[in-house]
Amino acid sequence: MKTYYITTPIYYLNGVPHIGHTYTTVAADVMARYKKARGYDVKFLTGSDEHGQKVELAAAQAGVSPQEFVDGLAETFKGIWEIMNCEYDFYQRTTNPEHCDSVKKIFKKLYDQGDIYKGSYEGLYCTPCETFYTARDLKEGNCPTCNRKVETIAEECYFFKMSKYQDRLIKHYDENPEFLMPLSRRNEMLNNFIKPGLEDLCVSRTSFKWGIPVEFDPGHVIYVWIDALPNYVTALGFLSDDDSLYKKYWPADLHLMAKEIIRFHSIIWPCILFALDEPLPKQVFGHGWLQYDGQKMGKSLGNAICPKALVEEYGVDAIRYFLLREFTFGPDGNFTPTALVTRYNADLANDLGNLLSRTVGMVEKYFDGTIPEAQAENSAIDRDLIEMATTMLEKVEERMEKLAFSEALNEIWNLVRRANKYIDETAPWVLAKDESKAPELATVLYNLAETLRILAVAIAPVMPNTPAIIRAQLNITDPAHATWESAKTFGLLPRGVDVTKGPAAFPRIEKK
RNA sequence: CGCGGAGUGGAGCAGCUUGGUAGCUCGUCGGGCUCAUAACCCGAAGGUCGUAGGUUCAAAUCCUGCCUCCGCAACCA
Repeated sequence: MKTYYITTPIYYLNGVPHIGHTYTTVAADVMARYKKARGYDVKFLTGSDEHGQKVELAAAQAGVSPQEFVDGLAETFKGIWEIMNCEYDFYQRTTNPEHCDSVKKIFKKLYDQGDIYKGSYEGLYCTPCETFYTARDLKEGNCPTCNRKVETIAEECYFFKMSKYQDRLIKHYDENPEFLMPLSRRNEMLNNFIKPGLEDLCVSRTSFKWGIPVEFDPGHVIYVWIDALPNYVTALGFLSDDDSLYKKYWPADLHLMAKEIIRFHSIIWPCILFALDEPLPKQVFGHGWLQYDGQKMGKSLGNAICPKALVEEYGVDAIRYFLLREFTFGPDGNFTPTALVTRYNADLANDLGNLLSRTVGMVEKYFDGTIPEAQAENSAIDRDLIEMATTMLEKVEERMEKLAFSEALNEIWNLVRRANKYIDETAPWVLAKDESKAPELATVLYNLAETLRILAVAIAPVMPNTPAIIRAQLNITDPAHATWESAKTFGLLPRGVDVTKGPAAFPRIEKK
């Protein structure tokens, strides 16, 4: 069976998750579910990055140990993924002992082979910001963040010979045009960072303790690059006693993330893998950020959207749908409450929810809940609907492979809209007035029910809960009628369908 | 010349890599229908595709200059 390994970043645990974390993880979950539906052997990794100075400080402020601090937050994140219906296979934590063990081995291996060496990092340091800057970073000689004076200080640390792998990295980009997507990001990385020259990277710190120690040199802890990035392989048991998962699933098919960390995943991480002589992930995809009402979203601005509250108000499927349908996956998107309500009403309540409602309603009204077995031949109108229903999934696949979630959903909704139009064209309420038209009426309602069966399959990766609602109303119980491939064939739903109307799947929201 | 992104009918966006009738959703106006969650269906109005040039038989799409907005610059998804 073909494998598919997809990852989100491991999120840094210095605050509660917001809609942005959710955006990335939901997108990854949708891909994972989609690939599973298509028969791949899928592994989906997420996790948390739990070391570093900021965690150390935040824990101190909270009056707990760093470990207690991250334990709490890791649970918070897991809780959000449960709420968002994200079904990961692995949750890797950088405080996980097995992870720490593998990281130590990686560090030692690179040191032993000469790719990590001890040196002195001399840099311009802003004490209040606790950050090093390069001369280029400075604004009029001062800290670009706080505009205060910086001082030159030296810190002993270990360096990773990243410069050594520059040519190999450029070659990899040349030979693998889709290694970094979208294309605009690729240009940005090549022009901005890779071609100007890679500098050796400082991969240890002595300024804090909360991290994985450098075993052969007490006082140094391994900095985030070697600590966090390898989580993608340590989660699979890389350099552990049992690396069977690693052998099976690496290289990853897709590292999914937001744009601010593309640089680390498309430059530093590949160089580390080069040094380890391990294959690179097949693709790194960096999507844009969600703004809120045109403004940057963030803790400092106090406008970060809490996913939990949204789900409580609109339902998890609706939020997942909105995130992937409203925004083009790649550029930044603008999240507004109005857009959410508009999208919900138009697509979910009016189009899909109402389609189910009117279809089931008519079967109950005209045939007492059972579509008769005896049916007429399909007319030209019928065949047009059927043609669209049977080819829809191929178009969805084409879009999904490119991570064009919004376009994929649009393909599905073209069918939803077509089905609503079909009702108008066939006018079942007219057929119902003439008893001799009963077979035609039965045909129309069967075709609608079957279209809904197909739709239920197509939306499942994005909306994991809704298919069950549709199937319950259409009385679809055979798992064979819920598979991805089954949605490419029209007419699998048994004749003589018994239906049961339920409450509205997506009740309309009155605008506030 | 630090780098990158964006500027398309009232709003929000797609299209630009591989030039060739400007597309989608929402909104507005008119009509139809009544099975349905006052939902659905049809039609219409509305765009010098930021701007000035260039290449071309042909440019939203390629090239150059300019204007405006936004983001990044060692870890905010």
